[in-house]
Amino acid sequence: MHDVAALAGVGLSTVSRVVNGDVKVSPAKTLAVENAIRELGYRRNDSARHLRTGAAASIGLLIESIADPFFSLISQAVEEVALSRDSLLLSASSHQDAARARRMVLAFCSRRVDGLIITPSEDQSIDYLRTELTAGVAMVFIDRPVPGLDVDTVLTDNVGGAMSGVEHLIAHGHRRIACITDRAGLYTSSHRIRGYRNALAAAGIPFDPALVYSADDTTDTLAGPLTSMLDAENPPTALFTANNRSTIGALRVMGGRHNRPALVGFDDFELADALSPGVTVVAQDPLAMGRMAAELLFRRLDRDTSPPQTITLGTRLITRGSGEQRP
Amino acid sequence: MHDVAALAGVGLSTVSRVVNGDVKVSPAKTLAVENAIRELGYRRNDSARHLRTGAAASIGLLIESIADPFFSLISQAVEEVALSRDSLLLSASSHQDAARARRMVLAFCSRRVDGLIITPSEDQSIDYLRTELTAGVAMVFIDRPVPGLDVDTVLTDNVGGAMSGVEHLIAHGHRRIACITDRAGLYTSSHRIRGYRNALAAAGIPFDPALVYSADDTTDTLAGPLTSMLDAENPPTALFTANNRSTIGALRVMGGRHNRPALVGFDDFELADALSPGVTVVAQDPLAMGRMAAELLFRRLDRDTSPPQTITLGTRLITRGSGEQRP
DNA sequence: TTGAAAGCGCTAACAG
DNA sequence: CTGTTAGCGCTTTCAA
Repeated sequence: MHDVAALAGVGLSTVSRVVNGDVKVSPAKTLAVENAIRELGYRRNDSARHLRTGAAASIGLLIESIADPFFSLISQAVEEVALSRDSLLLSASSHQDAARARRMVLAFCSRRVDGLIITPSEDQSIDYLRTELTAGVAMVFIDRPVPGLDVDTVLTDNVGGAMSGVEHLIAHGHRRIACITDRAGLYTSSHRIRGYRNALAAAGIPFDPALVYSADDTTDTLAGPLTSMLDAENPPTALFTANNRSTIGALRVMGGRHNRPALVGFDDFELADALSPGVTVVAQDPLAMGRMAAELLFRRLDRDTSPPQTITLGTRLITRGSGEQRP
Repeated sequence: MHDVAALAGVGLSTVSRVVNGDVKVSPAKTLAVENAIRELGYRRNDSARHLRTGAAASIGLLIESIADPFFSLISQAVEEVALSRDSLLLSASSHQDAARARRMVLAFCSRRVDGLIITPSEDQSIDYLRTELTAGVAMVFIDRPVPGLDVDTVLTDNVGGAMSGVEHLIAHGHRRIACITDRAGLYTSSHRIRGYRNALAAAGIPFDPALVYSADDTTDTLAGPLTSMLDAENPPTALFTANNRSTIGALRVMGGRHNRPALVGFDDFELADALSPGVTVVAQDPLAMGRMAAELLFRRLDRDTSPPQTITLGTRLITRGSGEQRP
């Protein structure tokens, strides 16, 4: 910048003004500066700019795993909003590791990002979040709330969505409906299980704990338990899989079986329509979730001080055949 | 930091030393500083640190689309390597938009990231990349090379992979094999088409242009052309789909048809094994690509000045049934 | 072992 | 309209 000013024969501030598109610069000097910039291959150092202005023009996104389509769609939506606001995206995956989540959030904060969008981990203290929050860092939670922290949050209607899926099965004559989830303690799983139970209760179907299976790592461990459930004396005639990975895991297990039970899965996935029968799902809208979270965040960065809000997005039942099979 | 120093009754440099784990600080002062830090909720400003030291501790990743599983796996691998090097990841998607790609790369450069991993756009000048390169920015290209720029690059063996897929079809008795791609001009597509032609030639099968279809946007436009190709007088008995999206598009189109042709797709995808028949694919290894690109980059950041290298990763034919169907 | 001071590249008063 | 100047928060000689 110093060199540019020297070459153009102007002061530092004139260079700064030209770079930032300030109008009050004479055309002659503007031109001289632009030429010098081109000549020297100058590019503004945003790090220094950030230090001076306090605006990082970047936000941090912490999700569970970028390899999960649900989260990569959220990520895409956040990126679009950030782009439209000339903000860059720092992103990280926690992989359900609370220590890692903490580390990444603190790293973002050290960078002084303008704000944070976080899928909170559930298995550890979130004191550090409270610290940052009181330090004035803008934050939006997505997919799960954090108990005790009153912060903007974007959620899916897990209970209602699960209910609609299970009701669909019940409407098609099923009364023995199994529920497959990953870790039952997780926010989304527990809410979807609640929706499942609500739907059963509303239909006067007794809850049978033997029909609920929760795993730590669905992909690896689902095969055994699910097989024995299906081979049991009084097997379920339908399955409600409470998340993406459970649905796909169940499809794998059932691939080799005849007499497959009906299936409704929570969360849509690619090729759900190309399987036969097509897989009926309770679809979330990850793009909308990401977009709303980002918009909420930028609204805060624009000094909106209204009370924190929680947005709950509805789900959509997409019927493709697998849930319509009668027992 | 100033406040911390005051509260602890030490100088600025002592605070700096404690924060950075410098050993030459007396235990008493170390303790005092640590307490002050905790009390004040101090956190080092990495932006200022960056300005002073010149090390951003972050890298930029530009891919085509984070919503594409191929790229999200690359992204995941890059993130892991970055994490292990205490580096943050700035990420952006170009969506095949050269102007957007340019904008994001320049934004990364303005942030003075330590290095860049880029899936280059093919449809516009890359002069700006040359500029940054000569300015000394470390760079690795992934998935496609940039003609005229001698830079570290990680590629898939597109020609060899496509050949192996088509050879598989030929080995199962097919002689009329269609090739479906997205834009034929793209680097990967053109190489895979070359592999397709090589395999035909090696088997003495004449090349029929009527059996090659290239689209701009596979998902939307594949249905019509593919249907008419399959309904033509002398239809193909097998399909080679040269990328992920073409494979999935073709599966959708063929879903409603009886007498489906055999199929081999380039690039693996989730549930390829759950369809019936399972979809035989030429699998790439996006995780390895991302890992190698990131390792290459960090090696450069560690001042490795050996000549730029191009790493070409082999493919793996995964047979699941769809390619083994005889005509 | 410690502190004072210079300065990374930039912006924003402020004075002209 | 333009240049000078004072920092933003940090690290790093350099002396003490």
